[in-house]
Amino acid sequence: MTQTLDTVFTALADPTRRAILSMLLEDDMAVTDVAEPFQMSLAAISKHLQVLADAGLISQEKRGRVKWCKLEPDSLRMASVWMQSFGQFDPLDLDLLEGVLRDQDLIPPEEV
Amino acid sequence: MTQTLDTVFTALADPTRRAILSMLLEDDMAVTDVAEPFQMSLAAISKHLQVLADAGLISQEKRGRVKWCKLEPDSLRMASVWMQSFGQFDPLDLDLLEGVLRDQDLIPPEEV
DNA sequence: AAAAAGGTCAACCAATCGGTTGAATATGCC
DNA sequence: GGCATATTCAACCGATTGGTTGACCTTTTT
Repeated sequence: MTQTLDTVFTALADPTRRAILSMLLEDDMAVTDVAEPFQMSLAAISKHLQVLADAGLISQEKRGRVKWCKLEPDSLRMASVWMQSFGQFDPLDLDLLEGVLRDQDLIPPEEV
Repeated sequence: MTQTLDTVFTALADPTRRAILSMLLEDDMAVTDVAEPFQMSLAAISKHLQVLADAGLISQEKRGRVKWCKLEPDSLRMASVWMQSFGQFDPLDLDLLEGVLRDQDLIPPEEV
């Protein structure tokens, strides 16, 4: 269990990997497509995906020559629960959540 | 913001640092007392505390020659919210939370 | 004043990390 | 069969990490 918290938090600590997770939030993707928006090599992205898969944050399934990457949001549950054990904080702050989603361009900008 | 998520998740990725946070959940502690249960040097613990402080997870206040360490649970909020953006998962699973707390000896074992 | 206690600093070390490149391995297409 | 596509592997590199030790500074105690 400590080991899994290690791998999950380590995986989440890198901005490239968090960006990949955000991308996968919209749809499953092939490795090459995941790599496309980044400046780094395909091999580097492949390694990041392996770290995410080891942490259980994504799953990868090979169909033909294409390896599909799929978000596994359930794997965040344990880490989320661990964090909540420190929580005199509201587990769901809708305003803050909205801001985060907007920052990630997952929802449209606020009307002015 | 990305930078802060980096520092928070990086800080949480180390088991020693998570253990320190758990200890501070019970009460504020001096650096020496934080170090006591661990096998490593005081200097090593001092570094870990610095990482936690940089992430905003704890605050440190020096009174006399003693530096007191205090948990700052609010700093987990942003990371928690980020994680919830992936959440088709229940943000508060009480049974799971209870198990986690028990594993950390923060609440007594279940009656049998 | 001298000694003890609480912490940090600086230098060092081995291991890990995040990246690169080039070769290798499958798979799909003509 | 032969070429292009999708992905990983292996070796390498510099930077960071997690730890050590010994010296140092500050504060309290005697």
